[in-house]
Amino acid sequence: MSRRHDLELFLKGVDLFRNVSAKDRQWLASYAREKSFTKGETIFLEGRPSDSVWLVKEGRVHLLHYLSEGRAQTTCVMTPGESFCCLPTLDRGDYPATAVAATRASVLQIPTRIFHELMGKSPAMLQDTLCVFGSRLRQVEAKGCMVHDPVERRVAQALLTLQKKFGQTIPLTRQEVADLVGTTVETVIRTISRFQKEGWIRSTRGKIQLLKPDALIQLFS
Amino acid sequence: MSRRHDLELFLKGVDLFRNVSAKDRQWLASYAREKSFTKGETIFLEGRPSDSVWLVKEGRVHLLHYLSEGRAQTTCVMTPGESFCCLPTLDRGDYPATAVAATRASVLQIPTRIFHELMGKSPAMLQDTLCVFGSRLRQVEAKGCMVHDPVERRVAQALLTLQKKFGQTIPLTRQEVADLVGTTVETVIRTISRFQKEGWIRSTRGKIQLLKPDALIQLFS
DNA sequence: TCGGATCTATGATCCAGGTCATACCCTCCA
DNA sequence: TGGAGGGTATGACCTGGATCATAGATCCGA
Repeated sequence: MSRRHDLELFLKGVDLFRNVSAKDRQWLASYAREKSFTKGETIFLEGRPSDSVWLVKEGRVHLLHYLSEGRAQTTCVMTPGESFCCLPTLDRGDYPATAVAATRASVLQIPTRIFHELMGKSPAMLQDTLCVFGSRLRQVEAKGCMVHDPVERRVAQALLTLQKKFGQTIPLTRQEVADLVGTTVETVIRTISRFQKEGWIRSTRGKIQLLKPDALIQLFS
Repeated sequence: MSRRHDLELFLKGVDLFRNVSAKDRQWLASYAREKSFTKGETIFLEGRPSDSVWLVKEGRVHLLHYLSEGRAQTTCVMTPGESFCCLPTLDRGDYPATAVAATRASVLQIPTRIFHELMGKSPAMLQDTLCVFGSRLRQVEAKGCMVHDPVERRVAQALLTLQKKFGQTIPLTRQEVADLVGTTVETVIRTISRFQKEGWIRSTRGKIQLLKPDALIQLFS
């Protein structure tokens, strides 16, 4: 099993490229560069000029904005198969957020030029890109609407969203959840403890297990 | 001066269509439908299927999300020449927000189909659309980052942003500013009063005049 | 296997800003 | 021309959640 073959196989499973022909995918693979990062390493910084599209191959990558004094606001948690920061590829602007490897991770870097050529060739892929892009915008707007909800709801919402990515067991620390919902560790710890007392979730160090998602959904009615 | 000619002239000044040929613009004009709304009227509702792109021709249009019990979160203030809700046109989804006329307003409705044909014909226009779209995403993300700032800063930021649209004198009520920054009228009134006492702004009923924008900018350093 | 770092937990305190109540003023229009 | 509704203003009060402090538990590297 060659490295190259492995790469093509991975690309085949990526949503963004499902409408790309086998031949083009092969061509694409020849330009993709694989990079590895250790936990906590920065992949790129907000505001820097962009010349690549990125894909998560293994591990977990967070997009975030640094706020004042060490605080961070995480805007997106990316898992294998997801692309990130294609925005600059479309509007030729800078990176809109910082990307950090939240675990040991390997990512693929694809030159903007290659991506553009691919979109030019295939209207279907252009459409797919726009949809990924659109769902990102919708997601960000939806999040913007809940910022004034009480913390309990925001935590519940975050857990439900993460459930879609990770299944029943969510591998995030309370600090990471806090950065994601825009609050402090202490508050997340208290909230999670309450959920646990209710029997809705079970949690161990670095893991949160949803036992009764429906109870969390109930918080919104 | 015919109604039709007036329309074409207006379209010529719209950023989105600056790369469209005179002929195509004429064709576009023949499909655009003008609609008038009185202050407070709803143009379309969040969640409804979309089949049009919209342009503000006269007046002021707000995009917003209704929250619980009468509260509203305004996400965008649109002035003449701006397009809104092209997102569903790209990803074929529903309206991501509600649009209401904040003043008596006239808007242009352009069928999605026509817009698509135009993009298909002109790569330059496709690129322009993506840029408009991208700047919207960037704007929403930027806003998402400041939600945890103190209200004073958010009001200042909102005023500075509005200044870019309206110039020195901003024609919004305190209630409208409150909906925009995600707080209450009372808090905006107190904040604005403070700014006024400092001599940074001057305000009358329904108007806010920025006297020293630099002082507001200073709040961020 | 030890020691530091990271994660989780819990109590005490504080305050920005939401909520409620009241009042005045301006504008519109019946 | 007067009355109703909307915009502005201000005080009193209350609370969700941030902040600070402390400590046990678990993990990991040397």
